[in-house]
Amino acid sequence: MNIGDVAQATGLPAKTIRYYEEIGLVTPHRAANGYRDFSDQDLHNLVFLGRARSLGFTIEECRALLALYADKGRASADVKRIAREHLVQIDAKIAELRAMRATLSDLVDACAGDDRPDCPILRGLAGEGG
Amino acid sequence: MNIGDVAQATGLPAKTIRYYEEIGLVTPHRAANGYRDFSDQDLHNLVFLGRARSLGFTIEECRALLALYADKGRASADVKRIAREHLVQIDAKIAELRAMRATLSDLVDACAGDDRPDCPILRGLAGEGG
DNA sequence: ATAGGGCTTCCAGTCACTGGAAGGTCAAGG
DNA sequence: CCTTGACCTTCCAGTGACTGGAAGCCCTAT
Repeated sequence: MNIGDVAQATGLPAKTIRYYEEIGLVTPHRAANGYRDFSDQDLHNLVFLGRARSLGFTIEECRALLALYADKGRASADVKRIAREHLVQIDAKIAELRAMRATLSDLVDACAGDDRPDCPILRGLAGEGG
Repeated sequence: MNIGDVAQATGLPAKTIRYYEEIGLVTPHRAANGYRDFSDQDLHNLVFLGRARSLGFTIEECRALLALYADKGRASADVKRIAREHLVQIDAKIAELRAMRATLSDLVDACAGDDRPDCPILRGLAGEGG
């Protein structure tokens, strides 16, 4: 398969697939004309990568997961540990965003939003000084 | 004030303050020895920037907010619009993370996490293929 | 022969910093 | 006066994960 077909099949941009090759996540063979030639295995790996990335795993986590995916003698505990650590990161991010949201929402609610200059949002950002 | 004092007072790293000068968010004067010399106004702006950044506003949003902060004839509606747009972004991000969290959490719950290779997490990432 | 689409590589840019090297400045201590 | 150490300066490079674009080769159809 050429890169365009793989991009179509996986939903990943061709640019991204080339990037994944560059950093060693996939290693497609080359045809005589220099074109990348992706095997079914490469395709599976790219689908896997796409899903892992869409769940927010970092590239390095993806690399580790892919190695476990390829290792038929793996312990599922190793996979679960990575996933659980990532869950903790997600929860932290959600908590951070909710805190931002709460503060900002209060400020927005307090602001008249008219043509006058008085603005609780700006006062809040300045630290109640003006 | 020297940059170290300002860093102390604002909680921003000196590197970040220099970066903010480079991109034109603050314009401290220079002392005879070449050191940056921050006014109270600069300090206020940096506090403002620190808070706006901590609420997740982008640098360009911060630039716009800072301009409104400086403009005593502003309309609070302009501030409110920026803040509301940012709230929408935050909500989108939270929704995205919650979706990730839900999917990943299900996979983690389904995984035994023992020394055997069978792993619902990997199966899920591969698309139920193995 | 030419037009088009797809493929290749390489370089640069994104965002908001962050780290580090090389060197100037200043106050205190000997 | 000299040194030490903390501070300051600039400049360059790297982060993560791509993304855009230029220049040029390959293949098929007309």
